[in-house]
Amino acid sequence: MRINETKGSDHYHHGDLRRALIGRAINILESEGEAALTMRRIARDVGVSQAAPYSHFKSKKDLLTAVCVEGTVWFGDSMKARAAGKQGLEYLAGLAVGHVQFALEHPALFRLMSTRPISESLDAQGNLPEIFNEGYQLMLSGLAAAPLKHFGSAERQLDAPIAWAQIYGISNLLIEGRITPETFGFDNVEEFVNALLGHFLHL
Amino acid sequence: MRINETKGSDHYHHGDLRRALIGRAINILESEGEAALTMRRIARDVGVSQAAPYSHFKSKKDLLTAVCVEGTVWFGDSMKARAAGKQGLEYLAGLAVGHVQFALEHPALFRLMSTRPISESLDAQGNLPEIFNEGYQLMLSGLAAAPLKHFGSAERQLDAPIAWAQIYGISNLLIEGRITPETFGFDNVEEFVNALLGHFLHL
DNA sequence: ACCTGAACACCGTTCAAGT
DNA sequence: ACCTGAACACCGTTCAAGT
Repeated sequence: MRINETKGSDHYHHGDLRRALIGRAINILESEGEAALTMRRIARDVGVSQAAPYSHFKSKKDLLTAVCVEGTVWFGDSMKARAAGKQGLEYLAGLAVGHVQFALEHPALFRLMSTRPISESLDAQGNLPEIFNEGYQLMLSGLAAAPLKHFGSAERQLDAPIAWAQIYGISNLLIEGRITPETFGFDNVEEFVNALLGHFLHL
Repeated sequence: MRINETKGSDHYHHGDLRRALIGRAINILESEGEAALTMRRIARDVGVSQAAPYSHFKSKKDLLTAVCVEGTVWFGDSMKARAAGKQGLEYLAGLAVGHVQFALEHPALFRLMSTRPISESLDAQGNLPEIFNEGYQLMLSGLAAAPLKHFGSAERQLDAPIAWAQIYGISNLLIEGRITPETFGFDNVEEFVNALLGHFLHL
């Protein structure tokens, strides 16, 4: 967990309530899913009145955006961890496995992150928080070192959306239970994802 | 619209309230999005008491499942319409374009359909309504006539999850605004999707 | 500046009662 | 069998008031 619920002081009340709310929101998401994630519940759990969160977030949507920012950092770290120490093709494959595995380990958080229209996550200046592109940027760096195979007329420029859509699609299909590795004769996610990547990479 | 709101009689009250509720639910989803889709609102719009829907659906989840079944039929029809009259590779590409275009034209409905865990859509006997696999079955039929390119060790059996994940991923990335055809120099969705498919198909 | 208490207009769902 | 009215336990959000 990357969020400290307390920090120096022992009460939220003059500590960092903002971060405490985000942290608790992620905990609820992880343990009980999005349906359980209500403003009142978060406030209650953190020991504060139901109106208190509105001193830090102007709406629930705002809090959810902050949760997504946190989640995205975590997500990027997961991808990097899986790819660490690898080179070229294996680096790219590691990122992909990390992506899928993060989604499976944190389905509610990943779903929240991936179904949030970017228009609802714009900051005061109207730009998307740069962190939201972390996963995509990582993929781009992986593709730079190990491009997809390309066939005939296909343009190298399309590698990025193809790879992104593929990994994103697999993550979602696995999360919702529409696909399982077992259906295709694989024992676990890693083998399955690696086999799928075999279609794209020079593995 | 494939749902008749009235049917013979001029009152819901002794007509088909069940279908009227499903139809109105889809209308609300299309015009105002999932946030506006509440049991009470649907009942109100249809001119019935707030408790009435519970004579036909045991919970909101149940109604949503029925909405997904309707949506899936519609979705399948859209794919077939785009592929109609085409053969082999073009048939498969037509299905793909139909898939993506349905998602873009009915984002809220598609999102509902694609984020619903299959475990929440099982019928009384515990099986998934067969219609839920319509999109996948169509893709399989397309792949049978026009398999993906395969490379080295890649197995033909993986064509299905690869194609499915790809189209599903593109649909979602486009819906949430994370990708646009313009970013990659295409004027519209059809050109963009066709170019992406160039990586997979012998186009 | 940050938080509380109380209120407003909503929810999903249940259940006795009506037809 | 199908529907209503009223109720219960929740929501998100606002706002005056407290510290």
